[in-house]
Amino acid sequence: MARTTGSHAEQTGPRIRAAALTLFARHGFAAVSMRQIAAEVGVQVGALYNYTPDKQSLLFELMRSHLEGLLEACVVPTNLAPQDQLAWFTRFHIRYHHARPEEVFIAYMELRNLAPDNFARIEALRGCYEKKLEDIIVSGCSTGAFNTRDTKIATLAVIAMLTGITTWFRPGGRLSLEDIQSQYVQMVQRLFVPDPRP
Amino acid sequence: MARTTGSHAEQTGPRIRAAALTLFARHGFAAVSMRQIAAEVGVQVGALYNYTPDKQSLLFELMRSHLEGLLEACVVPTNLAPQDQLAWFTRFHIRYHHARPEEVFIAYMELRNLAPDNFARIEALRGCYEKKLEDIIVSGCSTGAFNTRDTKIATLAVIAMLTGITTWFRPGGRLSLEDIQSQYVQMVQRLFVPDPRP
DNA sequence: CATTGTTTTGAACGAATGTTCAGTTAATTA
DNA sequence: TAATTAACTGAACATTCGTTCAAAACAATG
Repeated sequence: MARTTGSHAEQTGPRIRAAALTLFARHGFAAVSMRQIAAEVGVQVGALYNYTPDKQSLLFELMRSHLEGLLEACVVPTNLAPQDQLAWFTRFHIRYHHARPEEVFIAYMELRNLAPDNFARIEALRGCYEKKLEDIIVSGCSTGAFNTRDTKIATLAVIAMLTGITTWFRPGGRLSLEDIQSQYVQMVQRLFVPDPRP
Repeated sequence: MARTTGSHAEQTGPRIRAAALTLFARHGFAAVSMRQIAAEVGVQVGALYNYTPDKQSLLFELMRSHLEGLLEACVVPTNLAPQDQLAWFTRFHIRYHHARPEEVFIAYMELRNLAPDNFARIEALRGCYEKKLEDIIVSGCSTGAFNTRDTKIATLAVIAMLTGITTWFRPGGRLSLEDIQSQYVQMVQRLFVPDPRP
């Protein structure tokens, strides 16, 4: 036997990436074999190599497309005041990441398994995303709406805080996604409120 | 050849754990072979099995000892006011984790590779640590010193924010460890300051 | 229906994996 | 010094790994 009924490249390609996404997220890149991915798709190992030059590229492509989608979707409304831009970013981040738990997990956990060139490209994309938040913070500081000692650290603190949500949030839990968004908006905004002068 | 000059169990055991720690942190559990660990120690593969029943136990032991050390060291001074307890915890967390980057990295990245029983034990230990912080937050809320919508979420937000430091902080950088501690103390405390009523 | 081009199979490659163990050597004890 | 114990070697085990490729089977075209 060889080519099976109803085989199409347009279907197999995405299905391979979907299977890799799920398996990498669940077990980790290094712990997943090409044969497991093929089995998930319902295909033999060799067929995978019509769609990716190697395993490493499969991982890189998943990360790249996730981060480029993130950057494309994250268009900060510059007409808003800094406080509202910050609230918008917070809500955007939580919603976007919550809808893609597997992509997020991989993008933050499998950096080690990228070849140096690929690593640099992914880091650059992540840097672009962080810059969008930092720009909001910087502009808030320049108008006096925000107060913080170091905008770079504040940026990283906010990102870490928001990204941490994906490690514990499960749908159907105690709190709705809206509850979480509004509480995080409050917490993030508080980070930049000047201390009261007694 | 067999037993080499100067071979002692008291030395080899710790050296194996140290090598595993470094290699797991650098390349990930699944990507490191027992032969690599043995080579790092300067020993043959078989010798490792005098010190660990298998590779999985090696990982578990690293995580367990890290978290138990963390719990043992984290004794919150209950005589302080909640604000000061929170500041103490923030400084403690940053300092303790900064001194052990490899342990921290493994404890947060390799949970997937734990067998179910081991995973449950590690999660329980981590829960104990988070509880120490939550107790501070709860006590602050009960005295009115703190304000927050949900203590559980606030706890996880603070932990995520603090733990995120290890992903970017490198010694010799722009900021000293003391700078970082004091800025994070400020940010964490701000998280619990009630919003101004106009 | 015959031909062409695409997609998949199935088997194979060498290398690497975790683990076991009989045998060998160094250190310790008597 | 001789006997015993502890530590390690070196080789082997059966699997599994990522990757390659000729051959086979299907879909599309004329």
